[in-house]
Amino acid sequence: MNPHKIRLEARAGVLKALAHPTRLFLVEALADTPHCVSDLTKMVGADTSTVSKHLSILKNAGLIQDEKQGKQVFYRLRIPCALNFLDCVEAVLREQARERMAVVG
Amino acid sequence: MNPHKIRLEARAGVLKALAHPTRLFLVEALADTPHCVSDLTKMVGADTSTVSKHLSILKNAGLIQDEKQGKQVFYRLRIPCALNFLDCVEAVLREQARERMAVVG
DNA sequence: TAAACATTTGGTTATTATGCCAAATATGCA
DNA sequence: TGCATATTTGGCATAATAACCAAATGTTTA
Repeated sequence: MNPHKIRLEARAGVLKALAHPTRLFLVEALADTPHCVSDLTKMVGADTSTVSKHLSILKNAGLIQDEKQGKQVFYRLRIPCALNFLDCVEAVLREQARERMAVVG
Repeated sequence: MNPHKIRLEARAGVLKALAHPTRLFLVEALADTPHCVSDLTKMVGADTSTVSKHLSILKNAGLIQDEKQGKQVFYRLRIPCALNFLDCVEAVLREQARERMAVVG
């Protein structure tokens, strides 16, 4: 397959991993401190299996990493720049707001 | 609805708009110069309607903007930081590679 | 070993995304 | 006006996601 296309798909894969409200929440939560799955589950307020799967997606994308401690699995953020990242997303949101203003007048 | 949740969904929406290989390609192509839809269609190699819809998604996300010039519509990148953004994605991909190395040993 | 706790995996279902074709909507020009 | 070009929109088939429940796996302790 086209190597350029492979690269695009790899990049898109990383972004896809981030492109979910719960997963963004998890990334932000893990930016401060590592947390175990049950803690994160309480914070998120969804089924444990759901949270576990979201964590798995982030992990496979290379964004977070896990470490087993006894019965628990602690996850931590692996890519600090994923946060700057979100600053840019904020800039986009401001543009969206600007756009809406323009439409209204 | 929870305002925090709304914020997360807005952010996720922007990332979702970027999380597609064709749309990433379009963003990169538009980073250099504005292009019209038919040019982009040639570059992408998909149906015009498909490309048009991808552009529409990027536009709704606030990432690009359009300007009509005669029969053509020119799109341009609206958020320069969307590119830095991709630098971070590259960092993630390097982590993925590191991970694979670790697995192999 | 059995029980209790923590996490992951499998399965099902509902929703959403994607890509193409065909048709509709501009726009410019003969 | 009628035609060609450029783009968008609607519709449809297919594929990918997401959430929950139930069951399986792994770990500690009685």
